Amino acid sequence: MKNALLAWFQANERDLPWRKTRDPYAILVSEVMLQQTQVDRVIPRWRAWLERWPTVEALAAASAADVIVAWQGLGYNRRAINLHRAAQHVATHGWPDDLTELPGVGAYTAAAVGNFAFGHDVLPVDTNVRRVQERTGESFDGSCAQALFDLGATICLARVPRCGDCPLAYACPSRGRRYEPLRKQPAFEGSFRQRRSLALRAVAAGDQPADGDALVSLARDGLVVLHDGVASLPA
DNA sequence: GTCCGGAGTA
DNA sequence: TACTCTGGAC
Repeated sequence: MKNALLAWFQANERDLPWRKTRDPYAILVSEVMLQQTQVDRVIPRWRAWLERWPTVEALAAASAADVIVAWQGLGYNRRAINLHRAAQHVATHGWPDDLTELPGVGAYTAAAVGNFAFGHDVLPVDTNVRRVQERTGESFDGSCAQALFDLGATICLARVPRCGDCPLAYACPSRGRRYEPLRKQPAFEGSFRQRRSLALRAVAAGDQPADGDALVSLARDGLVVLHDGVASLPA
């Protein structure tokens, strides 16, 4: 199966700019951005981010406020803070052997940076890779990572896989199956998440939001600081 | 297990 | 309008 996968990948690889670098910082930024957002939206944001902060030292020297503002619209604002803190850790101590020591870096992201930047033969298992492995019953090694990403993103889709176009269908026991959605999420409209988002945007714009609960929650995550009830972005 | 954003899509 | 989509922290 591995050979069929890699042959397909050679002919169908997506053109993603972070695949052209081995800089662990640039790759980490791409992985953190991609943890929540579609590839097409991330590409311009990733380019702009690296233009503004080309190195891990540059990001470490930025203010948290600038990082939060630059992250606007990418979602999950805690990740921006974690990325900033991770950069400060690396700028001070260098890259740790165990990348999960960095805030916001778990098993998946550590494996991705370890493989793509440091050349370790580890397979970063994200939801796409897990799905392909479960459906095919095959265990792939680290050299298949990018191929599995692309297969999972374009062919082996979560609910209605395109088995007719799949290079692994000939040997796949799940060929032709369809699946129920795995998670359900409450509506964003009217949610506390939305209130947090609105409050943070207001603070970033220099306003004082009236939503105290949202501000307290943001302060717990280090996204705002409260002094005598006055909210501002962290320095 | 729950929480976390918000744009794209049907 | 309602629903889809992530990995990590807790």
